Amino acid sequence: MLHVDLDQFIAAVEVLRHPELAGKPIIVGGRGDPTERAVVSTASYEARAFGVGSGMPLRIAARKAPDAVLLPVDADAYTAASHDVMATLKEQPGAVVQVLGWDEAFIGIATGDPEAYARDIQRAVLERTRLHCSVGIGDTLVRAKVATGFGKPRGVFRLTEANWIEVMGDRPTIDLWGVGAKVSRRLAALGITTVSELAAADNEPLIAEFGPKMGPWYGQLGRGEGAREVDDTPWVARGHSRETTYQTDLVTPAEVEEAARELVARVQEDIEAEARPVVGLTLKVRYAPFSTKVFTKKIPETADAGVVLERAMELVGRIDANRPIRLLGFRAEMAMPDDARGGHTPTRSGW
DNA sequence: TCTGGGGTCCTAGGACCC
DNA sequence: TCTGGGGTCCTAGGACCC
Repeated sequence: MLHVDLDQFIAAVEVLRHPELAGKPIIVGGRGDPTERAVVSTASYEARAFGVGSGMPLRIAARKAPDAVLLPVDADAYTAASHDVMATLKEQPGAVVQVLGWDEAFIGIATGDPEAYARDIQRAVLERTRLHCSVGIGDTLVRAKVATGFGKPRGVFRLTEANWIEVMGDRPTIDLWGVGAKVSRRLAALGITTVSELAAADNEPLIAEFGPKMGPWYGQLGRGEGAREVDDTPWVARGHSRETTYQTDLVTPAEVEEAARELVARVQEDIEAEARPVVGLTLKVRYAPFSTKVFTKKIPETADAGVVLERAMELVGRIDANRPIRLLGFRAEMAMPDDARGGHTPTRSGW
């Protein structure tokens, strides 16, 4: 299968609208105001040369690349561009397309020459959208996904059982898709620092550290193993959430109540659009500066909107209004539609 | 340096039941 | 008095991804 990933997608879409920005350092994030609490969504390659990267506070990014152009996030524009890209992929002969996000997809395809197919895809996407992409080829989803990184930018790379260890073996475990800072540190405490070591690790210590499911999964990840089929079953959201980081911390109980009500109302709009019963609520609170607390509550499927609101406000009542609040988040989990229950729906990509 | 917003899935522990 | 074994449900928290 193949994995397709657009190069610096958000920055590239901005350059299409503002051709004069081509070749310049571009940082897209928040409202484009470096004095606000916000982070970088995407930096162009020119901005990355200054050490700017995704997830970095905008304020820091602007300091590292003082001459960079700062732009606000325009989600509608990226969604539209993404639709064009995905439509192009779905038009490819024999392609089974599993969309991962704005700028990524797996493609299942039977072909004797995947490199040629990959080049065809790059050409088609470029012609239709004027956007460049990189393509990974692999015999599992994990290997295809990791391969794309070696193809960037605008390239093609193949990773299979045959060259996985040769290419990935000496790399740190954090380079794997699904291993982050915390897990790589816990692996290191078990004496596992490289992909080769993880690939060869016994299951028992992994299970003892990470549990019966995640333990064996990390071992598989080290070997590049996992799903071998691309699944284009339409994705069904399990829930919707809204969260806001306030530019100035909320301090009075009235402020908190007002802000919480607004979030709840926004989530209610999202779920009403889908007409599926709410089965659970989660309220997230970040007390300044960074201590986060979560309250959850199950809801009977039969509850009407009034009951849901009542339960939501019960959760709001548990906030400690004597502490300054930096962030509030509210999430509603919905019942899955009957045709998705019991049957399989795509879960975490590649898992 | 000081950390967005929208998601998914897993684990642990307590309550409760048989 | 001291205490099994298994199951389910719920809550809270953790980790990762784009």
